This record gives sequence, structure tokens and C-alpha cells, in this order.
Amino acid sequence: MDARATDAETRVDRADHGAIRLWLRMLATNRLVETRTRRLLQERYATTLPRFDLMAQLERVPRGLKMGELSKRMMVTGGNVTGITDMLEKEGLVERVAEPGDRRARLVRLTGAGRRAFSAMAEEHERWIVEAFKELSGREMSKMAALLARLKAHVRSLEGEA
Amino acid sequence: MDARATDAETRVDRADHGAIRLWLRMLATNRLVETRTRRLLQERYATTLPRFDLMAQLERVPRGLKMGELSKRMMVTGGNVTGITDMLEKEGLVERVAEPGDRRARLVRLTGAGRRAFSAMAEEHERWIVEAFKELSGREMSKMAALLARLKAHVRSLEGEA
DNA sequence: CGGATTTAGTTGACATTTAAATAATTCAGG
DNA sequence: CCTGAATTATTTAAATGTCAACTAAATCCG
Repeated sequence: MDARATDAETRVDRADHGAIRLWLRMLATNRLVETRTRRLLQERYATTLPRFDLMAQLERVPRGLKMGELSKRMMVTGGNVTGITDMLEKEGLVERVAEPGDRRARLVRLTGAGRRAFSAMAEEHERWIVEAFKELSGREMSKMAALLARLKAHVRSLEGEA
Repeated sequence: MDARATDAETRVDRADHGAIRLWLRMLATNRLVETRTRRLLQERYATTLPRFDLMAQLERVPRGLKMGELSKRMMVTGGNVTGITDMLEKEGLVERVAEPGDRRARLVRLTGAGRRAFSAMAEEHERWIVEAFKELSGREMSKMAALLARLKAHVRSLEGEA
């Protein structure tokens, strides 16, 4: 295959609105990094991106997170979290425990095996990301992060006041 | 030795965290815009983002695109394109025709109904995106697009020479 | 020519994801 | 305490997505 991939973004001509062009480029870049990360996770640890994401959330909160909290942080629907948690639980990497004071809720947290498995992956995962972003200087990354923060806040406000 | 924490390792470490932070912010922002777009497409046109994407690719090339070309441009696997094309074909929005000169290949192109359906959606879709990105100035969008272009090229080069 | 390799697309198995419906529990007012 | 509304998690169905194996066709090369 031609290494100069002809993705959607590349084809947008000058007549197109700047916003559309930027959005398509965001989509393409994200997809590229995501595909690469997914492939590396699969090759090196026989796991998947959503599983890694879920474990990454839990790793920051030893007490555990409720399903709904996980759903909100991962920005995916609840049913999705249920499915991924089911698998990780079956593999012994996370466990569901009772939330004291609310019998509807379940706390999900890493098991010992889960913590060990995650910390092995996390260090390498960080290296992959750092490597991918090495093209940009610290200043450029900060600038971009700041722009994204504003964009994100704006879109959230659009959602909020429908 | 100077004990102030500004040695090489600390600086690298800070930059590393910057990469992770930026990446997480890219993921979150993308997801936000994507979720919003998906919801609007569903509400207004009873369709989905991947279908819209596929039709958007075809709209630019009246002659049609081969399955493999669609796959590369959409940055998804071939099996996925087959599935989405099957649905759109069943709905009469696209059609598969023979590629003259290569009997392995099939050209996919919009039908008349497909063209009409797409142009109705496309105009409104562009408005949604422009609205979402209104927070940023033209200059800021250009800056960000330029940074993303470099990032994308860099990641592609990582993939190429593994 | 003729066999091996490559390329194009489909298929099947399975994981992910959303949206909608359901079940269980908590909560707020009366 | 009761009852209806809200919250929390799960289940379900359909679509999306990956990957590997497969078929068919084109190309390479001796």
C-alpha cells in the first residue's frame, strides 16, 4: 500500500471552510494515534484500548469508581462500561464490590493482579504517546492544549443550553 | 550539586506528562464533538456518522471509489466498509458497479437518491461544525491545523519505518 | 505457458458502542 | 409509613469495528 495515505482530511480543498478542514484533520490525527496505540496494546499485552482506558481510570482511585462515574469519565454509555467491566472481571483484573449506603450502586476497582498488569502497561503506553508527540515542542503542546480546552468548553455549553 | 529540580530528567518528565495530558484532551474533545454530531445526525436525518462519512467520500468523486480506496480514506478496515456499503446499498443510497479493466474491484457510487439525501445533510452538518468551532479564531484554527499536520506526519513516519 | 505471489473484496467470529428498555433502589412529599 | 419520581446498573438489539481466513482475479517470473 501507498504510505502516503489518502485519508479524508488530505482531500479537502481550499474552498472548504476552515472549521471543517480543522475538524477533519482532528479526526484523522486522532484515528491515527488511536490505531497505533491499539495495535501496540494488542501486540505487547494482548489487550485492547477500552480495557486499558477503564483500568487507567481505576488506577487513580484505589477506592474504586461506580459504574456511572466510569461511564462519565470515559465518555461512553453505561452499557458499554458494563460490558468491558464484565470481561475484565472475568479475567480477574477488576472486581465489583458493594458501595456502602447504596445497594443500587457497585464500586469497581482494580485487583492486585489488575494493578500489577496495569502498571506494566502504563509505563510503556506513556512512552508510545511521548514518542508520538515528540514532533511538537512543550510550548506547542501547551498552546494546543489551551485551544482544545476552550473548544471543549464551548461545545459543552452548546450541549447544555439546547 | 544544585538540588533545584530543574535537571534534565525532571524537564523530560514534565514534558512527558504534557504529551499525555494533551493526548487525553484531544481524545475528550474529539469524543465530545463526535457524540454531538452523531446525535444531531440521528435526530435530524435518522442516519449515523459512519454512513454520513462514507457518503461524504463518494460525493467528492462522482465516478465512484473502490472498496479499498474507501477503506483507506475512512481509515477503517475493509470488512467494515463492506458492512456499511451493504446497508447503504440496501437503502438505495449507493450502488456497486463494475470497475472496467479489473474484475476483482467494485466501484461504489452514490445513486441519485443518495446524492439528494446527502446534499440535504451536508449543508446542515457544516453548520454544526462551524458552530462548534466558532470559539476559535481563523488564525487559531490555522495554527492548530498546522500543528496537527506535523503531528500526523510524524506519527505516520513512525508507522512507516517500524 | 504455468505456478507462485499479490491484490481486491467478502465472510465469519467476536469485541465495542449506542440507544432504548428494564429492574432494583433511593428519595422526596404528603 | 406510602407512593410516585429520580437514580443506578444491567440487559437487549442493532450497528460499527477489528482481525483472520477465504475466494477470485490479476500480476510476476522462470
